[in-house]
Amino acid sequence: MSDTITRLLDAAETGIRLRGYHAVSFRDLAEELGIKSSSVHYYFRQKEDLGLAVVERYTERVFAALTAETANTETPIDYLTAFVSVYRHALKGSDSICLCGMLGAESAGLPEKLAAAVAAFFQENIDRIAANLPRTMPAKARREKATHILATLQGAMTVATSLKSQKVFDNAVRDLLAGAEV
Amino acid sequence: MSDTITRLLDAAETGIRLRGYHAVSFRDLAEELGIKSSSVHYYFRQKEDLGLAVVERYTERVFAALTAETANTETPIDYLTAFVSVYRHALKGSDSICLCGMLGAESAGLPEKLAAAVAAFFQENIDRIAANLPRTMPAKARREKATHILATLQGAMTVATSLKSQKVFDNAVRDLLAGAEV
DNA sequence: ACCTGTCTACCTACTGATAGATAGGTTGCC
DNA sequence: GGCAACCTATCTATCAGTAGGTAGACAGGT
Repeated sequence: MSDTITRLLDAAETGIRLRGYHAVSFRDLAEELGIKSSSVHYYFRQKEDLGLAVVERYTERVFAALTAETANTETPIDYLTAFVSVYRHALKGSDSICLCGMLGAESAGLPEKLAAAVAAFFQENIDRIAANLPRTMPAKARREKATHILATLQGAMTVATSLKSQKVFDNAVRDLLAGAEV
Repeated sequence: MSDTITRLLDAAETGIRLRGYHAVSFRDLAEELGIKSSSVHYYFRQKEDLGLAVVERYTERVFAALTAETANTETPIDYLTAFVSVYRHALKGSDSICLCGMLGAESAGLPEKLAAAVAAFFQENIDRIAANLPRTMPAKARREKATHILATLQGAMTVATSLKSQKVFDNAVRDLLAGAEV
């Protein structure tokens, strides 16, 4: 992948995660890279194409990290701890929320395909968590707990960013895991 | 308060909760009300003033509902159940997330005062929840649990909206309350 | 001769914001 | 009572700036 595309995706992802989809413009991205906005259109015909590419790359990266980080876990609680640490690193490394946390909030105002990609990201998260909860739990309870866990992670990133304290995220997650010793 | 101001605040709140601050324009609001955008500026000189007024009214409304709904609760679990039901009604009644859930996500791209008002909303939520957790819990544990609860509510609204299913909210919250029988 | 990546130049639509006019209501004074 | 002064809520017209997007030229490499 060309260097310009990578830098474009990086700049777009950062902008969306910090300020939202509608606050990111081709002109700003181009300026950040030292090119003209028409050159951005050379790589991404429409803004929607850029958004889709950002979500796609992000989704692959997060699920790869999730797979790697949870690979050697044995108990459900180990799995959850590893799962959560991927999100914690995402927050601490970028000082911004999950890309899909932002786009999920904005989803009523996004192109349909983009909103669908974000929904798929959430669903896959829930499915992965549920699949790693104890087999002794009924399927319905697993689904509920998995949804609860994803919701807490996403909400904790938002609240922590607003309150400008990563401790807020840690506090929420500590209690989440304390109660999840299933 | 003049009828036009109320309608303006209503339209702005709906727009922000659905699509975000930057996707709401004076022209769109004016058109919705059947007036000109310059008339919107008559009531709110700057967009920031409108945003601040929307957050202020929302904050008062939510805390009033929270106070009323939790007034006759006796146990912590009753309090939490009542607390959560206020958010559930907000979601079901509007098909959109919490105003501050949206603005909190966008906060890095908002005028400072607006971001501060949103942060204050979150902090007050956490404080109210923590104050109603069992006195037998250490203060630190109460703070953590309160943060966890607010994070779950906010995240559950976002994920439920993205997945277009209010059941997602109910699932997350059911497990939250099941684990919170303190 | 073609392809890649960039540019200049431009378009239309929309953004938040301002100035100044106007019509209608209210107040206060002679 | 009548009139001047003021206030409220809206309008028209306009601004500079920015949005996403397009057409066509051009330089350099294959």
